[in-house]
Amino acid sequence: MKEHAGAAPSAGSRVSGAPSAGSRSSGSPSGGSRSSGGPSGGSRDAEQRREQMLRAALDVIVERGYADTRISDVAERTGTSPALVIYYFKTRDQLLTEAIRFSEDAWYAEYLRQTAQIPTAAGRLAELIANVCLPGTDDEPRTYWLMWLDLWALSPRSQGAAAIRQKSDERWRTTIRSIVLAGQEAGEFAQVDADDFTITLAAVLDGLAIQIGVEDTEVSPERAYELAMRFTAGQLGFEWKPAARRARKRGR
Amino acid sequence: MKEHAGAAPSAGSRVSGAPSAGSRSSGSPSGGSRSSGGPSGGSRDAEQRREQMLRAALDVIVERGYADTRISDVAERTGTSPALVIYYFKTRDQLLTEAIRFSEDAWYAEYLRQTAQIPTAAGRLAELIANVCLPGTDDEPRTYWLMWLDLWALSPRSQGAAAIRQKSDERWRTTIRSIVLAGQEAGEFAQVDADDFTITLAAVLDGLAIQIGVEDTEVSPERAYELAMRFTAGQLGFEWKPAARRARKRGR
DNA sequence: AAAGTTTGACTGAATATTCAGTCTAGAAGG
DNA sequence: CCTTCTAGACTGAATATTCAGTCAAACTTT
Repeated sequence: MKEHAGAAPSAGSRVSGAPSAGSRSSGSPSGGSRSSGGPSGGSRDAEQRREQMLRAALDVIVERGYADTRISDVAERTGTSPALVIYYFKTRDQLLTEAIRFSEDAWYAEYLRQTAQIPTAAGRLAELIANVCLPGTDDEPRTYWLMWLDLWALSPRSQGAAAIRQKSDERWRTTIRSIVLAGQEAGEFAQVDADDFTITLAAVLDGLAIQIGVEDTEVSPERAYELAMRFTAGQLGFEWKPAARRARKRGR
Repeated sequence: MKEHAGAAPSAGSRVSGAPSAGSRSSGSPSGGSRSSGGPSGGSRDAEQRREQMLRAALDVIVERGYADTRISDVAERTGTSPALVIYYFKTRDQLLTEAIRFSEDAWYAEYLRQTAQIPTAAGRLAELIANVCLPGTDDEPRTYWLMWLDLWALSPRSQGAAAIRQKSDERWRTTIRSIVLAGQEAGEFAQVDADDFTITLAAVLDGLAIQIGVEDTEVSPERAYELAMRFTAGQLGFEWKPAARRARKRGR
């Protein structure tokens, strides 16, 4: 762990120009979006390798935690060398923050995919909350929250982490608020203040997420789901019955 | 950052159930459990030095984060040498986890002191929530939450952190529940399920605490306080007016 | 289309730094 | 002088990052 936000004189190197080692480094070669550092603009191979590394990094972050994730771990998992990882990401922090951003985007995309069909706002909200709490088929929400635990802890001191966190939180709240507004317009929900409710629900979910992440014995995923739903239904004034055992379809 | 939980052969210091290194935390000075190499039983001086180091460690943890807190930082702040810090705490993790425990105990003690006089359950709950959100005179709750952000992130992989977290969460919930039960007995509060309410309120507070910790622009301490109080008053059915500017007395 | 050239992907072996944790020996004081 | 404290110099183990090139495929040139 390093970074120490902007101030840092040394590390600051990235960015600016300094082509340094191989490749003209950062100065995006082709399409701007090609994210930072890394090799060329993106032969298919390169792009795949990048993603492979991001996924590997994510795995390691979940397993060992951000602070203990080493470049060599990622290199091993991708069957490459530490040098190549640096070749693609310039710095460790670059790699790790990009990995988190990557995961965030993937989660959100998956959420959209999943709720696209659901007709009622209440249904979408329930699905959202289920996604936060209940383990699905493949990838448990717990691993996802583990990453957030790290992200939150990092944010106060890392510019990069703070930026990701903010953007994600913004999106998260916007998502909730939209559902609430839609539900109110449709007459499904009571006319509470959408902003206040959004922040409060987000807080409830974050709080429960922590407990799920640390696996507190008092707060099982099921209980978390039930409490969150009860709170939501209560505030928005819609009916909700603690369906015994809900069958979650897909993970994420 | 290190530790790697249980398995670790070396650092295993924390040892089985043993009280582990120095001080059974705050309490008694001489207390038996000398265990690991620490310094003697506890000349007044030694005990003070210990505490001085714990406080210094706390400061550094807040400033740089747990992972980036070095023994030498603590040594510098106490005007001593790294060797001395190790002399007192045997290992870095020992020092850091003890520091967190120390802070936790202090916070709780301070809370008890502060609410001892308050007659109504609603008043005590409001004070508790204010303590969580609003900055007091001296020490901002934000710094306190910064520590928790680290603690949460550490817990999934560090036995020591997990233990502290669990104990603290337990105490935290017990505290809330007691107030609720007292309030219900006194007829101040509605008869909601105390356990469910406790977990939900704890989640709301944790969630808001995160936002306060990361200084989210949408969630100012004041807003957090108000939302938390509104939720609480709403659930427990007692009157609460968003008193404009509350004058916080003492920090912690 | 063979020969020559550029370029991006990639690696093994340094290098440099950063720390946790020793070790040794000196001061304090009872 | 024996115990408790304390500092300074060190060791040892990580690691992030850099270097100096290798290799093969894609482009040129003739």
